Amino acid sequence: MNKNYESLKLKNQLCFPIYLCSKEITRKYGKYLNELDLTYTQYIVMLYFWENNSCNVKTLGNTLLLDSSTLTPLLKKLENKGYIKRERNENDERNLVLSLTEKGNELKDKVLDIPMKVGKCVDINKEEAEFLYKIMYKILVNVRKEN
Amino acid sequence: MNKNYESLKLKNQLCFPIYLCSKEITRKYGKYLNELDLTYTQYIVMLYFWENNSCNVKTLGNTLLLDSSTLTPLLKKLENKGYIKRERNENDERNLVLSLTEKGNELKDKVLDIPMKVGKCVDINKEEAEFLYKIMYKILVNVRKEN
DNA sequence: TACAATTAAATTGTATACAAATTAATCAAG
DNA sequence: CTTGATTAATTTGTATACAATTTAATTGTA
Repeated sequence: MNKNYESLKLKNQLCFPIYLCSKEITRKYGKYLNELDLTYTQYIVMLYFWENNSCNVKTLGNTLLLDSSTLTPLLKKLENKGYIKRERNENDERNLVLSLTEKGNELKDKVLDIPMKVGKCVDINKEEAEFLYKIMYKILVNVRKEN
Repeated sequence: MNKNYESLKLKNQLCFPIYLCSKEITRKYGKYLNELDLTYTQYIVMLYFWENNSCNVKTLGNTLLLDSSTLTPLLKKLENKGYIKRERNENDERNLVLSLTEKGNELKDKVLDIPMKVGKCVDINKEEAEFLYKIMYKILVNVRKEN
């Protein structure tokens, strides 16, 4: 009647190293971003704006998988720092039109070397990175399926 | 004088899918753990106690890479739920002796099928899982190096 | 055209996370 | 033996995260 608790051992939890890695990489980014008064999540949001000039909260949230309750205060902070504008859509006042400011656009140059710096810390080779990228997106798709 | 902003595109950020994966897997765990009134982090802490009968806050934090300021309130919650005991070490009152209760030990049986359920959602094969595990720990070691 | 249903943000409540400062206990050099 | 340094945990402050609820605007339909 002995149960097998092997599946509960920390070393057998795939989720655990992913959780640790995410935290540690985020922390590493945080150290570089700190002097720019940016957090990791704020940085990710800025990455979005540097690729897409404008969006609403819902679209942004769908891309970054973040809830409006997380984004609303974060976007207000980015607005306070002068990096983005928050305006109501005139045609549909439910929507916020989020857009990059000139200052926000200039910030791009200041973070330009950070991905490389963090990449050096992570220090994996091209094949590893490609595999990791693929498998991560596979997991993402699978986990987000309804079941 | 055109700068190359390729490195700032979201699709070129390896950190981003790791960050997403971690969040989504945590969320999936949360759904299963919810009915046991456990959060993902509380679950990870309980995994530790099911393998190690007793520890102090520092040792636990070193293993889970969590700060004492995160653990202190979390451990109080687990104590309130009756899963662990928090007592001062008599020999050195700076240390907390954290230990599993009978109720905490019984909880083990209730979570036994959850890793399998989440594993089914994640849905990757053995080779992928093994590679992923290895690369994650490699990154962890690298990122945590001083530099 | 009223009005129920839907939609987008914002709000509320709870739980991490982590840096920095604080507190209390122990250690160690003189 | 004393006191400055060290150590372990706690507290404080700020910033996510997300579920659930609320608010306000728009849409669809009888």
